[in-house]
Amino acid sequence: MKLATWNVNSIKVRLPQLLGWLAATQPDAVCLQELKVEDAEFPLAEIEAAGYRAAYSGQKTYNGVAILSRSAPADVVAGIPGFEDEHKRVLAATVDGVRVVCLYCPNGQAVGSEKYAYKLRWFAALRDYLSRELASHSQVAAAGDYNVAPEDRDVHDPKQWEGQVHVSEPERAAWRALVALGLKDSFRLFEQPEKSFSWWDYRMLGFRRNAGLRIDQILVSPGLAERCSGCTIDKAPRKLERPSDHAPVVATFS
DNA sequence: ATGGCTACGATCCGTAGA
Repeated sequence: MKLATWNVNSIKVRLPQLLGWLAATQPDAVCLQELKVEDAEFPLAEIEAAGYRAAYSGQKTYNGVAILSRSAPADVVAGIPGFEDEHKRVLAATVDGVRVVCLYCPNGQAVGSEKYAYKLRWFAALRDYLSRELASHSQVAAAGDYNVAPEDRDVHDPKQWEGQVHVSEPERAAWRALVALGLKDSFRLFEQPEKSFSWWDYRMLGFRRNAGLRIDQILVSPGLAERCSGCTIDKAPRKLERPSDHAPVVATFS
């Protein structure tokens, strides 16, 4: 099984790239973030024509998440049950026996801001939710844009980023609280090139300078980690004209 | 020099992202 996550930054703009990437990569399931469309505008016909089913939870302008899959998604749940949130950031579905949780974690804007406080509250609710999912499913993949670079090696310039949003200690502690549940960062189960990132700023020639962050991750339960045979970042779509600022992350399972 | 891009929904600038 091949599972991917990709923050497409507008599915409307990125649809041709998404369809080309699906055909080239042939994933069994894909978590998408930042759709930026209401459900009525979701390009379901094009996705289905490409051979995928889709579950989605969208909104106008901001956020929005989807799970595409070759086989039918079951037990679809949108949002974090019990956590009131207007933002469409979370979608879960069971695909081929794997509980797939698609995540678009809050950005946080700036340390100390209202959005930062929301980000930390949101992560606490996510931890409780994933704890429940792990209790009821042995095969869990929580894949998405976490908006946290967990370690300094996930940051192109740790000095420049020190203390900033995405790397601040409370955010990293919130991320590690997920790992403390037993989840594993699939990317770090394997030898990886140095300076591997999944997001690069559109400005300042970020991609060309490899000035990026590794903020997109696929966290897996112990049972799924045993089956994990690889995890890579696919930089090819980031090189196209009019790319998303994020690259897809792809994990494979036996 | 602290911005520099992109998407969106509103107009010809503001909000948000990371």
